[in-house]
Amino acid sequence: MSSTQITIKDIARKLNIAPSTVSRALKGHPDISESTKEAVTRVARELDYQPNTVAQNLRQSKTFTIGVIVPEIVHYFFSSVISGIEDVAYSMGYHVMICQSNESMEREQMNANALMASRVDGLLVSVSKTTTSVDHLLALQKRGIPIVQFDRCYPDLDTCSVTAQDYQGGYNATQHLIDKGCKKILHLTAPGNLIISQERAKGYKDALQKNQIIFDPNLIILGDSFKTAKEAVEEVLKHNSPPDAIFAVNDLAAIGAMKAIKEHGLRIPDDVAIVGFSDDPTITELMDPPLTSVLQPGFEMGMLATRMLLEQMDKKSNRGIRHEVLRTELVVRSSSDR
Amino acid sequence: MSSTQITIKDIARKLNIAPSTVSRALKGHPDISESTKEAVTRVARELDYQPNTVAQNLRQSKTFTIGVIVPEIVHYFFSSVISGIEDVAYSMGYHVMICQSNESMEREQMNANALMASRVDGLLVSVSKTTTSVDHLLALQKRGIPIVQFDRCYPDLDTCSVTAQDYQGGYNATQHLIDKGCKKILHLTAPGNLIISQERAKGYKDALQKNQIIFDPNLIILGDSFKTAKEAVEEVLKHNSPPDAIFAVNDLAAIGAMKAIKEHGLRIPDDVAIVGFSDDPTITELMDPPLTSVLQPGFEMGMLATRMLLEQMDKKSNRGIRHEVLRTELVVRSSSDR
DNA sequence: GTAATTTCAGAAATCGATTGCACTATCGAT
DNA sequence: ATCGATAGTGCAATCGATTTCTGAAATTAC
Repeated sequence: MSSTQITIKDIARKLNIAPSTVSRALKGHPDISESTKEAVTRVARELDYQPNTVAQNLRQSKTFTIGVIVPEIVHYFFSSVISGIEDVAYSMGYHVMICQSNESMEREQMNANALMASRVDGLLVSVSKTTTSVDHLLALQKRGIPIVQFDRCYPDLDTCSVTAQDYQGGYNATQHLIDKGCKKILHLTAPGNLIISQERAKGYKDALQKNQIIFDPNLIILGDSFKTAKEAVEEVLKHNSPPDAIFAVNDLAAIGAMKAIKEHGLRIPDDVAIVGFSDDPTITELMDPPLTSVLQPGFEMGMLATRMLLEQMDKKSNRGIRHEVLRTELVVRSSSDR
Repeated sequence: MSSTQITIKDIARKLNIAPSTVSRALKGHPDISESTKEAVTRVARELDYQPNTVAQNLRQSKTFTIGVIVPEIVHYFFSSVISGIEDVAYSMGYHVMICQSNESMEREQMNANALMASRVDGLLVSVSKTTTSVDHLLALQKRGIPIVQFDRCYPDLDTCSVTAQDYQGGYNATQHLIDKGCKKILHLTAPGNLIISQERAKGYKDALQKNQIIFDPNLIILGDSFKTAKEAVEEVLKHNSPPDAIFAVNDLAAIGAMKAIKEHGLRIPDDVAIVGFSDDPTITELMDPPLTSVLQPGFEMGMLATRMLLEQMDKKSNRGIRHEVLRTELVVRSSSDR
């Protein structure tokens, strides 16, 4: 433990100059002569000087850190968002502090408080499924910390946001199934009040209507995980004649449905066509058959959200509240290609 | 932007006492009378005071932050390690700063430097596939920052470590296949110099030997991702008679192999049994058939590594360099159950 | 009633870097 | 020779909280 860290004072002492001069020299301040600058950088290198960012942060009341709260990093989508965030943040000299809410509002509140205490300069957040209040986010806003929401946005929170075309994705997925001749299309949706799920469901309904297919409320059922979706579909198959297609709110649910369909002895896509949402490549391409899915551009979403946040953080470039929507794209694979 | 943040000075002024008294009162220092403490906490609440952790960190030259470097969070295993890290860290009042190396040594070096600059109190690291030098980690060590390596450990780096029983996992997987009557077992291994892969391969070889099966070097081939594994197996099937089992160094490789086997018209597990490694439940249970795999306890690994790190960070409790090995467990599913 | 403790608080230094202001040369201009 | 301007540095305050040292009042001891 080299407990004594090197500071600008050490450099100053060694050169018989003032610490302020060292500071300015290291920062390339124009007041300082070239010869002094060279001497300072040389000694700094010799002593292996590392500026104490904590002290810098205190002095400048800025931490160059962005806080991120996501439901769970285990999902490909959120992982790729995070990669996008990191790319932009790093390139602009910022650090990233990632927190998982584990789909729990309580944990999300803890995270928000911890990030506030850590004095992050800005926050990127995608709310949990169970979030029914955002006082914890308002607290940051009240302290002047800019927030950008992405993907899962909370309705009454006045911040910038980046989302994907959830409605359009749902619409296109459904239209695709209709184009393939499907008439009885089941939709697996998420419980709770996430706007993204509602939008996907709305797209589904509107596509049906547009094609003169009467919407049957019994064909929307809950199931947004492998297990719940599988069980839900099993239940349907037990009591009713099978649907000829299933559009699931996410890929894991689609896989659950696929499993149930197969176990019931039906063929995919011939008997039942299946479409998922998000396009997690570690799932969709590996399945048997590969799964058609609506691609959500996670990486781009992360990049854009971060750029918007940095913009908000800089009073000069601040363009006010904006809501960006990224394109989704239907990636057709064998599970629906008949 | 409430640019003026509340400080202990504001509380002091309001109560006509000294800032030092406020500090002590908030910390529950015994020197301060109950009445003063109450008054201080009351005013602190009234003003919605939040201590400036940056200032605290500077004063105590401690950031209460743990740095984490992992190859890629998108893998279930690393996600679960991170969850384990968070659990322990949060419960001990620490923050976590997560960085991805993206399997690039250069990025890993950047991450290490950034974390050093951020003055993390300790580092948890799992090296990238391409890491061939650890000067960037030695730099932290030189500064007295404790390091604990997990899962992927670098051979000549003298730190605490937590790993899983890779050798034993490889051995058990192979023995299991032999028990199922397999005689020609292919092993898909990772390129490069990761010790974990070497250990798994060694377990494979030893199990063969123990069962009087002659080890055929042609039966160890490279393939540690879906794509590379699939192609490698396709190649084998094209030129040779198929193996009756495949043991893959990880789950994605196993799935790639599975795909190639199926496309070749062979049945799993009847013609070819398959075993993976890590047991990523978002893969193994979803596959068709479900994949047998060697479970690596990621969450526990994260917890243990963090506990060891905290121990190292506390001079009093420091028990010196230790190497912990966690149990792996073969989870048998249909892909090998015949 | 005086001395010795104890209790409770304040003053000031400190952590390390930044920055407004002041100061000293140096040089050219008048 | 004097005045300004300019370049190059240093001094000291500052960010906000912690902590050592010091001191006054209150309490106890004899």
